[in-house]
Amino acid sequence: MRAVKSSKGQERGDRGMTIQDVARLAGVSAATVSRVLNGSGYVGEKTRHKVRDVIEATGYVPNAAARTLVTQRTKLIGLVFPTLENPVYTEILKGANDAAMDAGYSVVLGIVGEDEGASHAALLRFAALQVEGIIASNPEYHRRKNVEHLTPFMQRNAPIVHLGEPDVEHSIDGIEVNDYEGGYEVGSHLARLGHERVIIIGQDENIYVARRHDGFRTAYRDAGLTLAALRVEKADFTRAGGYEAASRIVKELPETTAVFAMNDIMAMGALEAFEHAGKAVPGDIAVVGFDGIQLGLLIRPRLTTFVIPSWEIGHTLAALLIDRIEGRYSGPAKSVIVSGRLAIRESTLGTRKERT
Amino acid sequence: MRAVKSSKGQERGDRGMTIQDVARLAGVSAATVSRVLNGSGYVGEKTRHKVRDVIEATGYVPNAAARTLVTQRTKLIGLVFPTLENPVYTEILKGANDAAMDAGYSVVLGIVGEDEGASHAALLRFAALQVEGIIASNPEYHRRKNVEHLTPFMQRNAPIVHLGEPDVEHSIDGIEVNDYEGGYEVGSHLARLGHERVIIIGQDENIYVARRHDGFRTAYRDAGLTLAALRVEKADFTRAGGYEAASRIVKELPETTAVFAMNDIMAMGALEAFEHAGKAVPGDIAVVGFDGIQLGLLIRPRLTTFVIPSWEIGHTLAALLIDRIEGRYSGPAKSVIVSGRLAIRESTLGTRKERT
DNA sequence: TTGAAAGCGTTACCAG
DNA sequence: CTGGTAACGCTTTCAA
Repeated sequence: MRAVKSSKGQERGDRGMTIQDVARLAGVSAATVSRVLNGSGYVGEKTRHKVRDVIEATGYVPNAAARTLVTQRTKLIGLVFPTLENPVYTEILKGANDAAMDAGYSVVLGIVGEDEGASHAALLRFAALQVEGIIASNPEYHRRKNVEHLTPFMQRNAPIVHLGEPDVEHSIDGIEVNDYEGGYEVGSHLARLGHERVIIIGQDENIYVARRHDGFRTAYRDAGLTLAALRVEKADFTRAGGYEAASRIVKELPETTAVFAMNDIMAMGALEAFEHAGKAVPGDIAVVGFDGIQLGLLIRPRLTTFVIPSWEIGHTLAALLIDRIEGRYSGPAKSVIVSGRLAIRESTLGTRKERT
Repeated sequence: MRAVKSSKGQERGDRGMTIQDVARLAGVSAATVSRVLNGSGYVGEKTRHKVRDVIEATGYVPNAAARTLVTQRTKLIGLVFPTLENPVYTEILKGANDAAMDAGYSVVLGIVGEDEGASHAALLRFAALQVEGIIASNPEYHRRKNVEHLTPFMQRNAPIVHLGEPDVEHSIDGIEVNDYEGGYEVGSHLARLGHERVIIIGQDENIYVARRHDGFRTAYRDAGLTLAALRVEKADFTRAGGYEAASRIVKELPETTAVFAMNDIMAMGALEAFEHAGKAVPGDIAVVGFDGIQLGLLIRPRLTTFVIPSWEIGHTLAALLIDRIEGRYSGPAKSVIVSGRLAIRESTLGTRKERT
């Protein structure tokens, strides 16, 4: 009934070859070809070989769209990140991509900036593409806004994992670094060094910033040291943000002896600002970062920072997601907390060998 | 005939809602819904509104797989990169993604390392997904191997653009930096400084390395200076590769006064090696990089480097591809050559203010 | 201006 | 062990 034989054979316009073509060439039915393709059902040795040969010879590749339509599967994962400016995101992305590819999934990119519209558009697109799950890391999320955007689009209620806290209500698994621990480690280090006036560069509203803040204070308490001053200097989570915050500190709070930036790139910005201001690090002021990007080892002084396992985080993110997609887990929202470790380097210790 | 009404209404198991559901809810036919969805054909004012309302209310999102099956379009672009380790790739990726998203396309990731198998798998996957085009940057390609892998998979002969040289035979557009110019600029800079023993860190077989080499030599000739020595020290294009090469140089060719690394991360590695060996940069030896990643401004000494417009390169890559996809261009392989500019910084000039 | 129906390439069920 | 056929959700003639 279908004019399937109308074409001469291998070629149908500029469309690729179909399972029908393969079937015809192998002298079997499409159903059979499908079986050898998917290794499902019984297929005779000889038939299987014949089909395999034709596939090999023609370079036939099954059409994912058609397959999706019937199986409802795409093996696609959507990734929503605000930016790749911060290398830590690149590392996480890499981890996620590695895990995904190993499991036969592909990652579709959604780098959306801080723009609500772009994020919305990406999510819509993902929904249309029938991605089977979403990896999200949206700063907005922390402000409790974007979950609402996230869920409605997942019509086949595709699972979501979040780089950050889990969301029990919506069964969104979360994986995050142990922020309290991080703050604590940094705190005891700085306490040990006797710093009494320190400033956190970041944003207090962030739940994880708050937790680091917490750990930090506790470390001081445990160390029996009192902080003459501890405040949060608000800044964008970018290098420029760190630079500006540090500049303000130089001007307005010159008695500060240490700053704790909430990520490494802000710390780098701060380092620059101090350099420009003629402040020696760590001589005049100590600097600590968070994340442990490679970069911290290349600059001088090397950056003391709380190193998080970024690749593993990305890998876990994808692994958790795929566990849900493939039904290996379907319980309540999981919360994975990974540990980091403090890397003590010159920006707080300062052999200052290069300075004399 | 189809038991489409069997479900109660909005919900059909965990499948999303379909165009049929919308049609039924709006009291029109699927065809009409399709028309308002795509703005094709005539639709009455009232009808259009009714349909729009239902779509809005239900949050219906059309199924891309089904649409693809009939339109043969996916608005998907496959991206094959060897790594994201080098920040320059991240910047290019960002440029490509931005251009793609603006044009309504999504990028599917294929970070494949140096592994032939992974690359092959990614390409197969892309073919299955019916990506409409491919952005490739495969080192293998330079060795004239992978084009063969690339083309057969593109059954609908999806266009390919290459980060590197074009391929006239296969109509693969190429965009690359003006390597000759880069080499020349670096050459004249180093010549002006009077360096007569310099080593290129990289690989001579690379066509672009060869071109930089060329430009470099010419610059010296034009400057009327003779090089007492110029050779290429083989190295992996990684930080470790740069480190090792530089270490070898320190040991075996201590009279060298300048090195020209073929990318910034190798230059960083070299910087580290020299630091460990107690060689002052630029006092004992000058270092020049290539790419102009941000990082070069954060380290001390700041890295002199040939800055390429990475974001723009990525953007152009995607733009060229989309031009072909949408039929705005279908001529022979284009070759886009972009210029860079030499950023002269402390690793060659050396105020050396931090050293005394 | 709208609807009916065919068809896109695949899988899955049911006979045989 | 194999083939026929319906169905997946959508777009696109073709009629009305």
